[in-house]
Amino acid sequence: MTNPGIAGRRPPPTDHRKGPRRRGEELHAAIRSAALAELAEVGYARFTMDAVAVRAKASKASLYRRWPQRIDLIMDAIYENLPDPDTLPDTGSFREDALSVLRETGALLDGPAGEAMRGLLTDVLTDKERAAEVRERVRGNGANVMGVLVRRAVERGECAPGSATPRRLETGSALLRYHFLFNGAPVPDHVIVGIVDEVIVPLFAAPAD
Amino acid sequence: MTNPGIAGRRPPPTDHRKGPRRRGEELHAAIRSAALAELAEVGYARFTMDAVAVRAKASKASLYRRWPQRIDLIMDAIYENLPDPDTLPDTGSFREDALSVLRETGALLDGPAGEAMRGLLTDVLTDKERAAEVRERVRGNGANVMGVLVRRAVERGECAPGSATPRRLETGSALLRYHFLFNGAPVPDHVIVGIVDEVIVPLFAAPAD
DNA sequence: CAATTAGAGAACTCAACGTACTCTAATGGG
DNA sequence: CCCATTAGAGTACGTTGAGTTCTCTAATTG
Repeated sequence: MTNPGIAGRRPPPTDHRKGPRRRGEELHAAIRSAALAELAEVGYARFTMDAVAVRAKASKASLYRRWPQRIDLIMDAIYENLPDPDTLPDTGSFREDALSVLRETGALLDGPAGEAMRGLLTDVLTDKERAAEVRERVRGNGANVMGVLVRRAVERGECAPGSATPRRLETGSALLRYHFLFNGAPVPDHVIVGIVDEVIVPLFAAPAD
Repeated sequence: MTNPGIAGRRPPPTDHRKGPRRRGEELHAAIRSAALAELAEVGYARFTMDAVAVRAKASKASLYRRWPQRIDLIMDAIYENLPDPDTLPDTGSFREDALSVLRETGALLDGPAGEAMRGLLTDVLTDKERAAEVRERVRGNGANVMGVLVRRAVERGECAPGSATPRRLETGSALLRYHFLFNGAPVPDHVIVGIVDEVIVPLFAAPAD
């Protein structure tokens, strides 16, 4: 009622940003969580910073204070969501280990991480520095994991000694990604079983030359 | 000099679209060629209709008269640029055939077709109808080609009868695409040689179960 | 308490997709 | 040849979303 002469440049008497605000890590986590939910819901191509800000009930400026670009927020949300790469199956059977790993990766690809992979291919991996960061952050890549499984299987006599060549170690992962990228998620279980039984198991039973 | 009272709504006395114009198929081809060049130069993500129009010295409206959306122009340019899928190598050696096919595909991926594949993965293959069109237009896919090579090799006794399972037939193509998409072009020749010698040749020498 | 920081909401600029419009170069038919 | 029609070149426009700037003021700290 008594507001004399403070007209200012824009007199919005209705909006004054009242209300409780989150700060620091609490807000950081809320935004990241909203980003993951948005990615899962609309996919990579249709993911927008505006929508995430609305979902997180945050200001877009708060998003950009933490993440310089759209892709940064997406990748950060995904890194936070990756499973621990140190928990590998050890069933005593090479086939069962390989099946378990590929099924787990297939399930992962059937969520926001799979969507982010599509973005990786167009917006990230074509940039040298970002590609290097991704390779460092995503340590649980297929070839390393398969290397551990094969080493154990060689000791058990299930796989041929010296069968763990670079191209072979990549094969399971490459086939799974191929199916996901070109045919969509979820990768059917009969395909995963086929990859293991028709390709992986016989491939590592054969010596390399 | 004598132009009385025809002021019209916009009197631009300097621009009147003078000059020779192309029509029909000649213009169609010029636009498609410009699209291919632009894709090769700037990649999928940074490809713009404006740039293609400028490169083709055409009007954007002429582009949209023929191709409803950006992705339509990109895909049409790529289809036109695909090699004839009916020309397969037949060297008498399975290894040489496989090497030849993978090297040829690798070279193709090292051009605009590779860039378009990235776009496929984010903007096309997530759409059911467009995905079906792509599958029909790109008939020379890896598994079919490998199937022909393996059938011949089985007859020559180089590959095991019954070794041509679906997952195996996809393997070469999947590994090549994996390397292209995740590590960029060109796929080094030593990788291609490794795919053939470490994976493909032993894999098809082994019976399936 | 006062000063500082940073969060919420709004407004803004720009690029690019896609659309509409004007002027007029080609083409085809009578 | 002339006229009507088509479509091509260039421009302007609306919309969307990335990214930026600004204002107000809720939190935090000393």
